[in-house]
Amino acid sequence: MAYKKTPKTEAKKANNRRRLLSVTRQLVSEGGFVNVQISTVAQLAEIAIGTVYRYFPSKGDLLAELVRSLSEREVSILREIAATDAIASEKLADCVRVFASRSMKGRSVAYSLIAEPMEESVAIERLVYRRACCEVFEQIIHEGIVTHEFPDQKADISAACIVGAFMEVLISPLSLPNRNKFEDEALIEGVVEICIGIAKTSKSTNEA
Amino acid sequence: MAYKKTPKTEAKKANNRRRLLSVTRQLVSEGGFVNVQISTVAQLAEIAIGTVYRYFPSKGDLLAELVRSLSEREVSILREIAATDAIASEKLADCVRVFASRSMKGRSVAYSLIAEPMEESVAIERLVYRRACCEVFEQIIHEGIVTHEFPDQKADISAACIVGAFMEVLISPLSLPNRNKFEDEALIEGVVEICIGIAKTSKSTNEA
Amino acid sequence: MAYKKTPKTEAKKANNRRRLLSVTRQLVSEGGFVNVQISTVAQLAEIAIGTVYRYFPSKGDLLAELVRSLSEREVSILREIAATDAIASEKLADCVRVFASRSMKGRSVAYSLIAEPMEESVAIERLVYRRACCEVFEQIIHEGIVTHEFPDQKADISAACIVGAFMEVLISPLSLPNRNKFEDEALIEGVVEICIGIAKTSKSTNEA
Amino acid sequence: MAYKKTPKTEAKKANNRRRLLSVTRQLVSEGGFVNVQISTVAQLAEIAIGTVYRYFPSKGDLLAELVRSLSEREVSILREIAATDAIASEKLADCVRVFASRSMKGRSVAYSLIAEPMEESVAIERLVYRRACCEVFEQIIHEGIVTHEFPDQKADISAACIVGAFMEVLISPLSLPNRNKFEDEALIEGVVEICIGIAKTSKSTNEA
DNA sequence: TATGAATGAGAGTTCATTCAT
DNA sequence: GATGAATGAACTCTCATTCAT
Repeated sequence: MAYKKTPKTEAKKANNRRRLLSVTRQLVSEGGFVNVQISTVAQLAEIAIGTVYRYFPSKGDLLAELVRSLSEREVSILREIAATDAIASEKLADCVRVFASRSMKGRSVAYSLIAEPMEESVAIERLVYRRACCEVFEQIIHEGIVTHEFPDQKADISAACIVGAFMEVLISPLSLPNRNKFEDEALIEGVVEICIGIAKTSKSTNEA
Repeated sequence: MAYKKTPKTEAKKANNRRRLLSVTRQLVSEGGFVNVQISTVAQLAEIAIGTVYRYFPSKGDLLAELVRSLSEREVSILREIAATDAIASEKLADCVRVFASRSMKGRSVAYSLIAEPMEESVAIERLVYRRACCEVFEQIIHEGIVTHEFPDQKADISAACIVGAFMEVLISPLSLPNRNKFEDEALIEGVVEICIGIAKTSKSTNEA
Repeated sequence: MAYKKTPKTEAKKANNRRRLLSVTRQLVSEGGFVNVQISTVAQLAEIAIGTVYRYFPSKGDLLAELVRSLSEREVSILREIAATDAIASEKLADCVRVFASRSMKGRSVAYSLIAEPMEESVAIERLVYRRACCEVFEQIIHEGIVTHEFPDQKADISAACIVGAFMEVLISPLSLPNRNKFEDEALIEGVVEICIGIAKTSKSTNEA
Repeated sequence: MAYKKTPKTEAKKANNRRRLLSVTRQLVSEGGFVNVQISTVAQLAEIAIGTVYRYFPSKGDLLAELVRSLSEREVSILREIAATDAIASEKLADCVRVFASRSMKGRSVAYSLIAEPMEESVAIERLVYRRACCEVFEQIIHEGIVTHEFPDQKADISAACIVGAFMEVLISPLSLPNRNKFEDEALIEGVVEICIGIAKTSKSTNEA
């Protein structure tokens, strides 16, 4: 009657699980979800292939669990900020600030989560696409600045935010449930308002 | 010098090329880039497998070309609007409106381009993540509305726009070239301003 | 000499062994021998995987032992009947009756033993095959009934028995040891006689 | 415009198909359906693994097609005999004779079809089982011969036929559709009659 | 002696790419 | 130039067996 459960065994199991997720995260960040192969995961985690399946019943489960665990951490940080006593606009600013700087400093893998890396040539074209969209808006904003319709501002950042704002709404759960034409139009008009607001109220960062 | 390049031949070739891209687009919109197999493309385009390689040296090239051609069309529509005589804010509104409604009505494949369909469980977790992020901001906005810090507004739409705005900036080419810490911070502060602006200036759609 | 073989220990061991065989039988009857996995057996028997190997040195041994124990029970029932004082034809009838009804009522696993469940498509084709064979014989018997060569009878049952009879002889141990051509022919002629006998002497069950 | 379809190409394809089925049959006859692995099939047929899937969409389809093609040949031979002008009992005898001798001479793989070879130890036990069953019946028949209840006969063959007859009816499609208790009993009694008939009317082959 | 986590060979299947026709 | 059959590396997943505890 051996095989105690609590002491070293459980620790090893937890450690294995952690290593598997960690290694998977690494692979995702290098080449996207397509870059994850069970055999590679096993090798990097120094675990047999079959063992991977003791922890995650399928590749899909492994990936889903990864996304879940990563996003939970990020979201919990946002929630903590939201729970403070600060005034709303301060909280909002903090949330954006923390989220963005964590991503940029690579302390989170949020980047992989929101921007699935893919086959390189496709990824490049996708960036070209977004860049082109941004440029159109940037130009419009520049025009508006000249005509004093919009205040002076970092047009590139404003443009990117505009593109991001409306694209998000397109993907967002908001747009998923089956809606009717009327709701669609209301949604679009809401986004239009916000995008114009972005252009109209952005200050030059220098002034800030 | 055999003069084989008859107009007829050229027309046929152009037609084949168009069909290949069209069929590929269909497959992408059904199941993402992973859903594209050369054999299926060939079959649907009624072209031999080997012939596909006369038009595109590899699968990657086919996909890249697809993204390029699709995005060119979308961007050219935006450019046309940008080239009109309207004032900047009208142009901006039109751009957003056209882009969004084209996506929603499925007249463009922009959706596939920005939101690569993927393994279901992962996709679900990703949506959960974005939704959770949106909810945090939604709650903050609600708070701000109560304290009259922010005007009354559709908090869900504002929240989605905020999330979209800053996430876009993270993925955007703006943030990709190797920048220094100083620029990063400036960028983040710019986005923070804009996000607060969204919350502070959004009107209730009803009022609009 | 440690005296570990207490009655209690022995009883537990016997009980484990019984449970293992019982669980295995269940699995075989559900999906054939292919459906038996050591891990499942262990789980269902509430015994550790490794422990299974204390009782049966390999999976093959477990299965072999199962077949042995099951068939021993069935055969012993037949032997009991054979040992009674009844006249031969009564014993024979009882044997058939008991065997068949036990199988049909699922009280024995004889069915699994004689008809290994397998991949569905193959199993279907096999049944189609046997059915086609039976139909040929059924038709011949019908012809014979019309010409008064054979008595009126349930031609479908007779046909199935004929097919079963000669197929059995083909598989049967009778035909396994290396025999010569002469013996083969004698064997076949013996079966032919019996099959004709079946057709010639079967009564309509109604008359029985 | 090349790649003519009719001449050599089609011949090669047909040949590949034939080779695949032939090789599979070989493997089945050596170790049963379990013994068939696509990689082995491909290797023996001197064809790439992937090519196998051009001919058969899955392993199951390959096996099913094998059973189908083999059984069609056997059944068609039976049907030819059934279509002759001979009297019913002659046809019946011919059918049995041909079927049995083809099997025994290995000219057909009927053997593999009706007796799925399996893991050796299990197969052995199965044979032991059938042999034990046969022996019980053999003994009963001997008794009957002594008491002049049954005529003198090759008791071993009769016993095998009896076992085969009733086992067949158990597996046979006759017994598959959901029947009620009443029909079950009628079926069993029909088989009982036939089995007794076998014992009562079999002659010694010597006399034949 | 019992335990069950770990192992890893091996199975079925897919698909981008090649090349004889 | 066009064709599509052939290729085979690569992938996910299974499971009998082992062995440290």
